[in-house]
Amino acid sequence: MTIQVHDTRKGRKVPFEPLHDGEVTMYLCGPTVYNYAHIGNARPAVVFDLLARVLRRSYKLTFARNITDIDDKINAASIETGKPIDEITAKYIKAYNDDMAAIGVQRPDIEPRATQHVAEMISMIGELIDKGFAYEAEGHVLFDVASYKGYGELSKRDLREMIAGSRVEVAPYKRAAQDFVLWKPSTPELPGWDSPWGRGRPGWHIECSAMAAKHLGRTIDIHGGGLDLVFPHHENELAQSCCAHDGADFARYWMHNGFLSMDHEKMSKSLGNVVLVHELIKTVPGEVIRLALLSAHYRQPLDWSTETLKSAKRQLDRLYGAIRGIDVSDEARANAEVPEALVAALEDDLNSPKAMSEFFGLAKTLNKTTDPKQRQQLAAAMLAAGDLMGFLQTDPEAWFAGHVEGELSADDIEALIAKRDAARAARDFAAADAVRDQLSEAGIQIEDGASGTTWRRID
RNA sequence: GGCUAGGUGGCAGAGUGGUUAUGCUGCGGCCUGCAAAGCCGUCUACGCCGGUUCGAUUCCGACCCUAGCCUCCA
Repeated sequence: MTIQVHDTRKGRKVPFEPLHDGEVTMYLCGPTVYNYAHIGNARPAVVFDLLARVLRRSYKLTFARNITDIDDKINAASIETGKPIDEITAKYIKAYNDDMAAIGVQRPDIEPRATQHVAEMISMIGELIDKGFAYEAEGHVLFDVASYKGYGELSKRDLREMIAGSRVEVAPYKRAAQDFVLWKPSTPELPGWDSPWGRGRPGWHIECSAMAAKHLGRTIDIHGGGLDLVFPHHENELAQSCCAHDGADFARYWMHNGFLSMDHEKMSKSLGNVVLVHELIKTVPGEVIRLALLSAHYRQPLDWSTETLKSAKRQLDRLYGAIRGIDVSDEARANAEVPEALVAALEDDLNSPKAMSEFFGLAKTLNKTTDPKQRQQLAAAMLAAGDLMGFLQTDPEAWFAGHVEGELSADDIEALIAKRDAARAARDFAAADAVRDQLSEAGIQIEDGASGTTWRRID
């Protein structure tokens, strides 16, 4: 089945065909490394990670996710903390990668950093000036929006209306209000690079254009990011790249994930409702966070609440519960086929909720099946599905043992279960129930199965 | 004001011109010493008003409401 993707530029779902047979290039706008990533930042990382996993089934994928390490917010953080910029960016790059790994995000093939591509940016800006799409003014280089006919195509904006509705103060050196900065002067205290226009630093948008061109070529297949990047960031990238590359299409498909809200409110520092992945993973399993982020279709808004996490945890409990106690070899797992319906759901514009419904269908079938061989096959299929989607990566026993240690250790729990078993064997149910109550109070729920008693930590 | 998405059962959340989404929760049952897990059943879902149609939650139009973008932002 052909993969379908929703293209922001066309405004609808279209069949996906890469530029080159069998190969796909994808570029995702990654983090600005001045702070820990919050849960909203994690959404595109998880969504496009899943897309990358799906694409790799059918194509040789080259996936780049940039790191923005030149930015006013980084400069501000440096001044505020008195720490050198390199130290700040190094710290948050590592934290980002660790945090994303904890929620099952695989490393992209390339993680280009802005600071390492200033030469490419300068060169691209020079080309834009030479070709008449950009102009220099008071140490700035600005993109001349009027020179590019297609401007506004991606974000479906009319230039004239934008001028009329502009609420931004127009810098005096700009020819037009919506002209945007490619290069700007830097003060001696701030980072700067020598350029034909004096010592300065690049504007925000040019880095993605330069890095995408360098690592993926002039025309990339998929460009992704959060919905809020459509304008102005992606619109500007598109304009720059297209003009610098003599009209070559910049990205064949534009994909944008929807926003995340917190208890129906916008997440913002002033409201104090910013949830950092770095903090969350201390108490919540990464897979729970991942599933919560994939519980709604990627283009839909997603409301984040304790209920969202609770629901994701229960869903994973169900999946882990189905495969618990079934012995599946690594080989069987690797060779198992992911059910077609599940793959089809993901290939249909990454319909993760539909894919999960297929996942639960597998679990239900497995739970109903008694034949051991069939159970093994179904469990292998579930694990293969989990490997594709980034779930079931933990041993079920470890999963049910809990993410954080409780008051009782596993050995304590096993000892109490043995004690209860002895009481049950003696038909002393009052004593057995007393043990169970004791475990229950410690947050441990027990389950008497055909092959003995198992337990799980309840939160 | 402009642009772009949405409004689905108790909650979350897919989807479809006529047939069970799925998960959680509630209720009834099976299983169990009792539970839990699991299984079976179950709770008159598609914002409002028109139109097209044999038939619309699904297509079209109006209206109401919500969110995002238009300024740094995933």
